[in-house]
Amino acid sequence: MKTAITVAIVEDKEPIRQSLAILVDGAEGFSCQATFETAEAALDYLPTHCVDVVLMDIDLPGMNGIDCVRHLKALCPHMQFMMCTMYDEDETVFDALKAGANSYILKRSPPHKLLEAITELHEGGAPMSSTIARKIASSFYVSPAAPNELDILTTREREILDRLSKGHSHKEVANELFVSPTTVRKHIFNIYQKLQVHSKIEAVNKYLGRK
Amino acid sequence: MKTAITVAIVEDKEPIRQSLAILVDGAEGFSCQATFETAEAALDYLPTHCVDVVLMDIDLPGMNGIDCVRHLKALCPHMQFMMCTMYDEDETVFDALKAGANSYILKRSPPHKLLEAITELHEGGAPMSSTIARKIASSFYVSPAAPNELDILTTREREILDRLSKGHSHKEVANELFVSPTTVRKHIFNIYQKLQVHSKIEAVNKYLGRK
DNA sequence: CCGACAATACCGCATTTGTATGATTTTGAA
DNA sequence: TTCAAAATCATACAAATGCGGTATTGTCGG
Repeated sequence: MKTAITVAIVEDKEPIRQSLAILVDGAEGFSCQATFETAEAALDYLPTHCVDVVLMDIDLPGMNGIDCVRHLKALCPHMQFMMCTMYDEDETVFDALKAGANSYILKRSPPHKLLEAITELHEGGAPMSSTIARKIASSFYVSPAAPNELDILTTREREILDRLSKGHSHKEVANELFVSPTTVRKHIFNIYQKLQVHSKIEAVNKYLGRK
Repeated sequence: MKTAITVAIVEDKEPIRQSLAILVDGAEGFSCQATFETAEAALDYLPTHCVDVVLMDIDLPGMNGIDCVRHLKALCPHMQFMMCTMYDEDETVFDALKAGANSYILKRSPPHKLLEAITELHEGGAPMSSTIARKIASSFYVSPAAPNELDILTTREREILDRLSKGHSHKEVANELFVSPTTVRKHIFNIYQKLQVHSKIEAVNKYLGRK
């Protein structure tokens, strides 16, 4: 039998904390090592007492769960943090991820889902409740309602601009695209003509839509 | 019984396309409406023939799957796109999300996981393979160890970087700041050292907070 | 079939830029 | 006030870049 996944719980509400602890401890392959009512208590104990996964409520008295994760993640980068909360507001979700949360699960998730998520988290995944995952994925989407100055560029030209924008030199782009450096230079020259610019930075600025 | 989830598949490799179609069509509650070998074929058909979910390979001959999603998502915002591919490289993943992909699954996922994912996607989730999810979640994390790389720059250095970011050359910046071009170059060189970069574009990207 | 255009490639030149070394003056905080 | 950092300037060289011209090939629409 494999070693159980060790878990800590940070949750101020007594009944929820208790039932989470019982759920985790009662399940095969999981072991609840500690529970805390406050962020401060967790910050005090956890840095010196390693666990695999921390279930973190957000709405805590005193320091909130997000700031708690920020501090703990800095001290124990290997520890996995699962936000476990009622809210699914945008700001909260993204703030949590920025702070170092690895997972974000809504409390209304059924118990077996929670255990599944803990396992997935421990195995290197980043389990998210579906509405949360959708929010995150959507945050990357850039509407194609962009200015069409770039439409006059050919596919190849856009490809080259894209690489230039990542800071690659002529030569590097040439190697990446398996063409000669002179070809790349020619393309770049054509791009400058079309965009009416005279340097890489100006071209990249137009390409990325910065003004 | 509920209406089946309608699915389209875009995949150039015959055996994979076939087995995906059979898997989807054979399962209760799913219906494979169409399959395409190329992005172009999908772009031609799908805008006028609604489906719920599109399974999209990335590595296609001609137009790639990401650009295909970009076009289709603009035409059919309600359609859900699941990237279904071998690769889990950073750039590919994020480009796909920017293009409008709602889900990203590695081909090595077991069949039942794929069907689960389609259902979850259709119900408003954003199913991701675990390594992908981790990448995405991590991309938000801002390490407190390096709060802001730009903090180590002096006022003058920031001033110069700001003008560089507008596309000005060394000489232009020198004139604007009433100093000699060599001074500007010295500053720029110092900036490169501090930011650990070797070109204007890379420096500007860091300055403007791109990756 | 033809013409337009994209992509490829080369040559050459002037300028800009990246890197290095060294030095002087200003400024700000200890 | 004293010291360190910041800002200034110079010289030099190699590499990258911007700009001009020319040419071949392939594709696509008319």
